[in-house]
Amino acid sequence: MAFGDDSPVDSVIQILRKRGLLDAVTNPAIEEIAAKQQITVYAGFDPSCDSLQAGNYVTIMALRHFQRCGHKVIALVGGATGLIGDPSGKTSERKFLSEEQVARNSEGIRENLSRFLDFNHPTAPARLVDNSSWMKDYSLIRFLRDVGKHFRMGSLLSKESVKLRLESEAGMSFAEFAYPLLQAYDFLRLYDDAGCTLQIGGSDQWGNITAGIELIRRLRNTEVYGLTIPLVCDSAGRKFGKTEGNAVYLDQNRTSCYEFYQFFYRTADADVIRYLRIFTLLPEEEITALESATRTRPEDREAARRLAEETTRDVHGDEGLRVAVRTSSVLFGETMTGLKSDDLLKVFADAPAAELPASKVVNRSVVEVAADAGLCGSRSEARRLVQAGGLYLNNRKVENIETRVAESDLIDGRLLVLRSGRKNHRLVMVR
RNA sequence: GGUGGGGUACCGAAGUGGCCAAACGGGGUAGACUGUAAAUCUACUGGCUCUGCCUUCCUAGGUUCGAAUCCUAGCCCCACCA
Repeated sequence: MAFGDDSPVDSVIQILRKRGLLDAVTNPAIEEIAAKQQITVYAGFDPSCDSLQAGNYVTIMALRHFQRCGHKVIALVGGATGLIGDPSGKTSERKFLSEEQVARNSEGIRENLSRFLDFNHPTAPARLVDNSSWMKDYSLIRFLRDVGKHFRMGSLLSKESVKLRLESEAGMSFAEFAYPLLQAYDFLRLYDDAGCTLQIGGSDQWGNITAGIELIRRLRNTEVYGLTIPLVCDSAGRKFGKTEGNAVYLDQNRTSCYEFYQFFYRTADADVIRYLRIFTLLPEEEITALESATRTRPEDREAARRLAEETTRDVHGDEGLRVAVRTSSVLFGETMTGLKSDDLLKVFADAPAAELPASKVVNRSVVEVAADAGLCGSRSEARRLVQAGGLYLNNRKVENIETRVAESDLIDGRLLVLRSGRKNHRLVMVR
């Protein structure tokens, strides 16, 4: 995949296209350029939270494809821009985060990103930068003279993110309006400092990316490029990366390895092949094989399992994957007999658990225990669950509301596994 | 600042004195069918010590045997005008 040889390998842009990671480019010439020479590409990550989310994974994958094709990649953490907030795609003004919060979040994002990029690559080492390093001491007057002067109101006002907000009741503050200038300046800095000529980002970043391209054209009289990545949605049109309304994070303190694995494992057949192309680096032949496996033996869920394995290993490592797989096999296995509580505790370290005193468990009704352990929001809810036949105690269905937890139900005298439906588990530890 | 409209459960939205713990839709949870998928169908969806009781319809008071519904004050939102 080295440059200069004439081997008929796909260029990075072609790869992105085949993988479903290409939405649009600002100039088709970039395809030719990236095929012929090493370029430097960057993508920015917003520190609005202390962990990246599954949605960001898409952008990370795109960066990796660039690195694998021998290009230099830069991941930028928006430690400065995060203090303002990107208005793109937002229908209302965001609340400012405190400086401490943004600093903390930036640290988390840096840690996340460092897992995915190769900083010791012999010819194309990745770099991680934070735009606060050049923004924090930049005075407003200088910024307006250096950068602001080169932006015309017309083009700023015609940006999608601005139009949307001006039409809405919420309106828009000057701070957010000025956001594209900040991001444009980032691109300029990376162009000057690192020779970066391509910025990639989600499709909502188009306006911010073109702002940078324009700035560089005016100030450096050079054409640089932009590329956007599609917003991934499932087959039902829902935005990818949410489970029960909660975002899936790449940090295991927020989304455990088990939950992460399960999120991908539950991918619908209609989406799984597409996701394999987007979220894994599996070769096309293998994906095609999984596609036919899904068609002929859908009940084996081979493609979904593979997707979950690849992504979990990628994000949480071999150990994380091992824990996730083991936890899953116990939770979805038929029986709990023969298991020791020590094993269970290890496996369940990753599953939701609750700790209750023995007086709150032994001889109490399952309904109360399920509510106290937090599996159900209230006793009424727990009662309804039993009536619907959806509550399980140690993987055995609870048939009667009156059922009480007996001493003998406790595994090793200290552990109880409660389950609601097929997929919601709760480990109860008795103090 | 003026005028008009409005705040109902997780969301949207009906209800304008008792039949209201509050229609309907969405969402959510569970069940059936399955494959931890999708689709479909069914049930549930304020709380509790559960044939009953308690707390809800922006907030605080009031009228009434009885209020989500009427009155008073306040807060908030929206539209148009300035």
